[in-house]
Amino acid sequence: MCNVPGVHPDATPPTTDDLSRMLGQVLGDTAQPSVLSPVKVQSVATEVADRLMTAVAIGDYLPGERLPGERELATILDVSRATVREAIGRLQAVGIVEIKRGRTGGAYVRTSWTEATASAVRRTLLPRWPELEQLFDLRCLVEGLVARTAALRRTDEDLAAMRVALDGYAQARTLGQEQVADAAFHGAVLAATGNPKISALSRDMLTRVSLGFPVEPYGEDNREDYRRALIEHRKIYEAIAAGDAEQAGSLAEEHFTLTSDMMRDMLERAQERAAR
Amino acid sequence: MCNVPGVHPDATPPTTDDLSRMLGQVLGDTAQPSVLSPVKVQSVATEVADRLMTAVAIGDYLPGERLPGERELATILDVSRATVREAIGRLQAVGIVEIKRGRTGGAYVRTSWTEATASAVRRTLLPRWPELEQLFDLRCLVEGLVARTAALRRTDEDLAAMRVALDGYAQARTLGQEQVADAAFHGAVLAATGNPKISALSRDMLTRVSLGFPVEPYGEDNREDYRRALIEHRKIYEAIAAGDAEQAGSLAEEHFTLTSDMMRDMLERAQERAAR
DNA sequence: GATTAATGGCCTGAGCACAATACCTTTTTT
DNA sequence: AAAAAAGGTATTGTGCTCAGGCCATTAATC
Repeated sequence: MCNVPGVHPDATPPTTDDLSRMLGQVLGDTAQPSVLSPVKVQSVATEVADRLMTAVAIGDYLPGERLPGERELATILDVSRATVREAIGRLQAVGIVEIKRGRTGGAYVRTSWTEATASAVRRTLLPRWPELEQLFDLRCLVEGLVARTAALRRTDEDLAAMRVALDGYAQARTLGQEQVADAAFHGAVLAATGNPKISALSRDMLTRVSLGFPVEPYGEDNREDYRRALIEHRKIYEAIAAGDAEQAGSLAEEHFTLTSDMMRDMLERAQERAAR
Repeated sequence: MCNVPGVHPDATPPTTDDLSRMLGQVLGDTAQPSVLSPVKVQSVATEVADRLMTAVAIGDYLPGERLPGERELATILDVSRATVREAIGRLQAVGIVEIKRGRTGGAYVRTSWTEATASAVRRTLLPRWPELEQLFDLRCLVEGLVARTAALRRTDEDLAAMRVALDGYAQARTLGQEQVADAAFHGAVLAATGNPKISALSRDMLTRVSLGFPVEPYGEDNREDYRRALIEHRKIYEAIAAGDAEQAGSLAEEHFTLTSDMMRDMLERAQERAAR
């Protein structure tokens, strides 16, 4: 189940009937309207960095694999090579990739975390933790919605795709294969919603939650998480196949709590290292 | 109920057991990873224009009211006055506001639509209609999720705020009062989710759906829509108060279909005008 | 071992969006 | 008539982005 993030700010019970005043409280019109907060648009470099981080996080590029070259990425993303370089530089700075030069050079996804990554976690995540809790919660809710919608709209072809992904999961022998199968299952569920915008929302949530750290899916060394994920995926599949939206939604919400828990563990480990 | 937007693209039933090939299909890895599509970031002016349009759409500034001055907006949004001017210029171009000069000058929200607005609708909305259908669908789903979550998490204070908004709705005599009460109710439901990020998502959906046209909430001349909305709001409130997440979600999904229907009507009218 | 190819690293110049600032024009208020 | 407050306009500087070329490094190839 998703965890409610914040506490309710105040809550003196309503004792007056002054309607407009309470409407004002509800709307929050004492200050400026909520949409009129300071504007800050993302730079192209930031956007590219976010996308590359997401690509790594969702397993498009597995540990040890090489990202496309700078010139190729510039063509694909339709940006200049300088911008791609800046984005890759950020990935390198937080330890997501390491750069090799020469003929077979490029940005290679790191297999394990470095001290640079751990300190980046401390610097980046700690101040934003309350916000992250809200994002985790929202992600659980959104993924629950995805599963619920998929249960209502899935076709037989969608179910077939999910079964294929589950088979791949069961047969997977390497971490890479498991990661691919995991992404395949989630992709199949998203496709079953019949609405590409939902997929975009789900991906956006992942981007904002992962912050580029390869925490998804599941830990690096223990396969226990993967077994648990397989079991949960099977249950979710059965609920979707049965058209049981409620069951599918509840299971998915619970399933994605895994990510949240892992992030908490990771942060605690990072704090412990910092204390030493 | 939400309308499923697209048709499923292909769907030849799966006849092969070639696992990796089907996984590839599911992942879509024949082309580049989905996150690596061309990048396009929006300008500051566009962001400001979107926000102002949203502010008008959600009733922060009612018809006849004046937006903050250019210098004030520049301070609030932390952008230059030139950028604010460009954004306001766009609102003027599509007929959302009209500009007055002199001491009491400023950008005033127009009371009714102009021909400029209608043609802007034709130019802007028609090419994007398929995408809009998907966004309408997603908005229904998101608002359903909001209501469902609110039903599970609401406090007594949240319920009190909703009741106040409903009372305001019933007592409203002008369109402006109805609009305020409408926004207040939605705001109270959002607050009841206990997660500010959900509010942000809901607002974002509104921004993308409304495209800045003051189509929300409901038509300009007939109060029938408002009566229907009040009845539906009452039902939603009762479901939330009862903690019936399913009922609340279904009702909210249905409720927000209203916006979608109105957009369709509006577009048809715009097309009729264009044909004359 | 020399050559070649593919890659990242680096630099320059141009273009553009934006910010900051000053000043002008219009309209209302005093 | 003067002052005040608002929008309208013009100028200048800065930072981001792009395009292109060249260099340094490494591995594959001859």
